[in-house]
This record gives sequence, C-alpha cells and structure tokens, in this order.
Amino acid sequence: MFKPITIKDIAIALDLSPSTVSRALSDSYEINTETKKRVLNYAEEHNYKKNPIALSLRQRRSYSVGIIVCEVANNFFSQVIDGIESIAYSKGYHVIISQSHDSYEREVINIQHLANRSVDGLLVSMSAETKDFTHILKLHKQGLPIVFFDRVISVFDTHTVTSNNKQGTKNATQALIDKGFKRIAHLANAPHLSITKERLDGYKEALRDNNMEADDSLIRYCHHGGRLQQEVEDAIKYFISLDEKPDAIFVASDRLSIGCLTALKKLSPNQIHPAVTGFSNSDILDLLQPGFSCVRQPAFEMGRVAMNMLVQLIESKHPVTEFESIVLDTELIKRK
Amino acid sequence: MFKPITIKDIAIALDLSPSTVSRALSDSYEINTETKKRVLNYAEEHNYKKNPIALSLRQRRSYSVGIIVCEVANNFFSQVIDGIESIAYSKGYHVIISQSHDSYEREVINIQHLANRSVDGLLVSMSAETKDFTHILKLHKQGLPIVFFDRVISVFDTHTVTSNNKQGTKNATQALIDKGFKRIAHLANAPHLSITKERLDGYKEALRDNNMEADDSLIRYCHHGGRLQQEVEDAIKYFISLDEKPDAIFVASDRLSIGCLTALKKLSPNQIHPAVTGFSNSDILDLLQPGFSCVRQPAFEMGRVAMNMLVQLIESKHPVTEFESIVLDTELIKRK
DNA sequence: AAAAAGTACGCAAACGATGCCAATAATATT
DNA sequence: AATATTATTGGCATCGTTTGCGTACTTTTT
Repeated sequence: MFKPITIKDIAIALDLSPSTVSRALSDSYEINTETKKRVLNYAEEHNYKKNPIALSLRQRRSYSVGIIVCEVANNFFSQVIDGIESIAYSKGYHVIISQSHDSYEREVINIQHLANRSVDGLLVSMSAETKDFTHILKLHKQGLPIVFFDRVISVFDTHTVTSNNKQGTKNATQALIDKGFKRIAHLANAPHLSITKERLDGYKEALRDNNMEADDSLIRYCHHGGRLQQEVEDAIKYFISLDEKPDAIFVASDRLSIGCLTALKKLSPNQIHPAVTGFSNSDILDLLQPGFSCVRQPAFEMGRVAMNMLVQLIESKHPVTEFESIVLDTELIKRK
Repeated sequence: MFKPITIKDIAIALDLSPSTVSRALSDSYEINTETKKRVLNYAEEHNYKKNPIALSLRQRRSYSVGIIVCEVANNFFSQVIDGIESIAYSKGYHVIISQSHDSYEREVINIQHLANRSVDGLLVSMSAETKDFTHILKLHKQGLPIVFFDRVISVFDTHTVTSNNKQGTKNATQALIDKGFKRIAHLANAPHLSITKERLDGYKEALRDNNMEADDSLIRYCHHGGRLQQEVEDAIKYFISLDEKPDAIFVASDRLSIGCLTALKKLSPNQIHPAVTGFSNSDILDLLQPGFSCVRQPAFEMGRVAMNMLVQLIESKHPVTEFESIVLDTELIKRK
C-alpha cells in the first residue's frame, strides 16, 4: 500500500543502473555532472527519500539511539531528553524514548527491545526497582555503546554524567540549618540508586559539619521511587507520628517532592507543615504557596553531555578503554 | 564491534542451510523435530535474536509506530502516551515518540523523519503553530496510516479520537456561572486548533444558555500554545487592565493553566485573583492553594483508542474507506 | 601510433531473513 | 514393481542500498 519510490525506480525511469543512481545521489566524483543533475532532479520531483532501513542493514548502523528513563512526565527527565535531542539532531541521529516506569521488568523488556541492533547506542538512567544488572552487562559485553546519566551504576566502566548530588544536597541542607531548623528529615529514593547514596552522603555531611547528629529515624526510603503514592504517604505519616517531629524535610528527588507535598496537604491540611526543600526541576512548584526552595539540576546540559559522549563511543574507530565521569554542578534556588 | 549472531552463523555451526534454520526458528511444520531442537538450543545458548532491521526490509513492515505530540513534559500527553504504549506492547509494536514543541518546522522535520518507511503508521496531535498541512496530506496520499488524537484536522478523512471538548467546557463554564461569577474570561490556545474552536463553542453556549452575552474582550488567544510565557503573561495583563475586569478565567489547556497561574502570581501577587478553572490532567495543580477545579480528559483511554484504531488501519487487508471519530467524555473535578 | 591515463558507467555481491521452488530420500499406494 | 505421496532439506531470489571491480570509450602522453 505505502510504497515509496526507490533507487531502482529512478534507474529504470532514467535508463541507468542502480549503482549509478546511488553514486549520483551521494555526489560521487565519477559521475557525469549532467547525469547527476538528471538524477537529482528526478529524485526531487518524485520526492525520493533513501530507505533508512535498507541503509541500516547495509551499514550496520541505524543512526538512532535509545533513551531509557523512568518516565517522561517528569520535568527533570524531559529536560534531559530535550538536551539529548538537541545534540542528536545536529549530528544526524534519531532518538527513541522508552519508559521503565521504575519497574525492573519493564526496563529489561525495553532495553532488550532497543538493543537488538536497532539502536547504535543507549542512554540509560536506571529504574528505581532494578537491583540486578545482567541485562545491561550482557549488552555491554556484546559491545553496545552505553552511557549512563543521573542514575548510574558501576558494574562496568563507561562514560557517565551526573549532577554533583552530594554537594547539592549538602548546600541545601546547610541552607535549612542556617535558617534555624533543628530536626531535618531526609526523604530518600530507592536505597540502591546512586543518587540516593550520594544525596544521603551530602545530607549527613552537612549535619556533621554543624555538629548535629544524623538520626536514622529521620531517614525514610521510597523503594519504588514514589511511584506508589502510598509509600510516600507512609513515610510522611511516619515523620508526623514521631515524638520528636522533624521541623523540615529534605526531599531527594523530583517525583518525591510532588508526592511529599501532596501527602502533607492530605495528612495535615490545616496544620503548619515542616518546611520542605528538595530536588526539583519543575517550574510548577513555583506556584505553591509555601515557597518551595529547591536544588535544580542542569538537566538540559546533562542531556547534551551524555549524547556527546555516546556519539563519541559510537563513532570511535577503536574500542574505547578510557572513560570519563562528568559531574555537573547543581544550583540552589532559594524561595521565600 | 557489536556484531550479533545471525541465522547464517547458526546454519554454518549446525551444517544446515539458512532457510532451514529460519524455518526451524519459526517452528515450521516441515522441519524435523530433532533439527528444530538443535537449532532452538543453539539459538538459545548463543542468545540469538532476529535482526529487526532485516525483517523490516523484507516484510516492508517495521512493527513500530510514530507518535508526534507537542511535548512529553505535559501530563495530558504523557498519559496519552502511556495509553498508546499499553496497546502497542500487547500487539507487538514499538513506539517512537517525537516532540514538535509546538513548532511548525519541528513538526515537519520529525514527521518526515518518522515517515520514510521506518514506521508503519502515525499517531498525530497537531502542533499549535501549524497552519499548513501539506506535509501530512502528502503522507496520507502515499498511503501511510494516520490517526489523529486530541488536536485533529479535517483536510482528509481518517480515524480520530478527541475529548468532548465542547461539553467539557460548557459544564465547567456552567459551574462557574452557578457559583455566581459574572464576567468569565476565556484564555484560549492557538485559534486554528480544533480544540480551541470546540472549547470556545462550549464556553459561548454556556453563556448563551444563561443569557449572558459573550464579550470578545474577554477572549484571548495564545498563538504558541503558551510555549512563550510572555504571550500568556500579556493575555493576563490585558485581562487585569480591563475596566471591567473578569472575576473568573477559564483556561483552555493544560500548559496554559500552569502559565496562567504563574502569570497571575507574578502580576498580582497580593491581590485577590480571578477564580481559575481549566483543562488539566496534572496532579500537581492539586497542590495549589486556591483549589483549582479542572476539566480532566480521559488521556490514557484516548491513547488506547487511538492505538487500536491505528493497528486496525495498519493491519487491514483492504484500503479502509470508512472512518470513525470517537469522542470521549471529560470529567469535571470540582475543588474548594 | 601505441601505450597510458582518465571518464563514466554497469555488474554483482553483500547486509539478515524469508519463502517459493526444487531435490532427495523414504514410505505408501496400486 | 512401478508410481505416487510424504518428509525433510537446500538453492535462489528478494527487500533497497552501497561498493569493489571490471569495462567500454575517450583523451592524453611519449
């Protein structure tokens, strides 16, 4: 039904061989200028486009890369994607976006799907639920270029881009301390994520620097990354139920920030809440009444860096053995 | 570098012909059970996967569909995408997401990109800036299956899914009238979008039903869909500057809702705002202090319906000439 | 005038998988 | 015993494109 014009069609129409047409289209020097013109004109007129699938098969390159993130409906990730796309388009790559919804199974399926030779490389941010990495390791061993961003793992060496999560959290926690808060809770993401550990480290270091002791009862994890609102609510409920309630909460991720504020509103609608600060790249939180200070990550830039790294891996003639880990600084946006 | 095992490799290893291996893998009845087992085992052991690119070339089917939306960082669209994916996966299709960012040029480029025989069909929601439809029309004429959702056009006949925009707006406007608001402004999207017209119709009909006259000075358009915060701000500024200021604003889209609230906060931070109601599928707006009532669209369902329609078009043996236009009901969520 | 070089093109083999058409051997039918 | 049928496999062309090699033909060089 949908049958676009091919090189052969042009060849027949112009009484040439397919090879000549192909070479004319790629502006080869061994084709007569006159012939080139005829081919180019005909191609133009009939809206000829190279079949990317045939090209992929021939060149064993698809000029497309896969992204896997937990979800696109998250400002941080959608900004990263925009950054990735900006580089991708300029370098002639296609971008295929895939969502894990923070589920291990979905991540495995999607990565497999992308991998079977239909992408030239992968940009990965791990799902919150993933504890086993063999599916990714296998692809890496097969030689598929992979770059990790944001939520990285270290089961093998490759390029990575992250925010300076530790410093960002440290600064934000310090800001809360400076404002006089004494009991600062930390609402964390799934415990095995890199970002969780780094952010927790920053939090603890800030406390230590101020001779405040880290109290484990003030730290709660969300094992599904806040995907289940119940787990966030449980954590908040727990904080509120404490004898020595926290007077501030640091929320360690974008999605959790929203979940946390929702839970607070639901659980203590008329009470005075603890102050809330956290990681977020969402503009909407600006709108919230209790001016929500936040740690902002350079998401767009992270996408650009990651994609540049991936292109370097893909287009490298020789196997790459030296890898870079770029860490980007965060920004503390103070409000109210 | 990254060289997966092929059917030929298996054939050589097992001293068979490629065709036999192919048939064994697809469980053909004419292959000996013993041979099948040998092939299947070898394939399993060596992690053989069919090369989808070769398959696409051969079958002239890619088993992937393209989505084009203005942006994924919008709850409505990300929910639609989730709906699309749910059907796509169950039917063995891949989904390629592409963003127009409400730009005409970007839409043209991305659609072209998707179309060149690398997708079997297209799910399209028009960009706000697009006034010329020849790029889509051309593809349709070439026989590429296309389904429109949400922001539809009628330059040619095909399946469409939309919300009942008129009724939804009418109900929401009626609710504002019932609350006693007298001057209800309407902040609209780009004027040539289908949703803009339909929503405006609902608004006007509600006014008419209540013997209130529609005042054109209470209607403002955002030609870039709110992508430029300035245009939203200008509209709000205009409303505020009126001698007879509106006491309520109906906002006709998700992105505009956020823009509108942001602008209101900026422009009259301490004043009492007009009441705001509008289309939105965002949970975050729950968190806003002035309880934000909204028209919610069945986004997930819309995605499911759209994808089912597309699959029907793709897999139909004969050219489809009878088309459906499904309209889904919206829900009015009242708050405060 | 013969050899060398240059110009412009065609042939055929890939890339990986499939499916039609034989081909062979083994078994069944009359 | 001759023929028909079945079971199992291989050969080849094909999808659309690229590319190494070969081949006419023309032009230049000595």
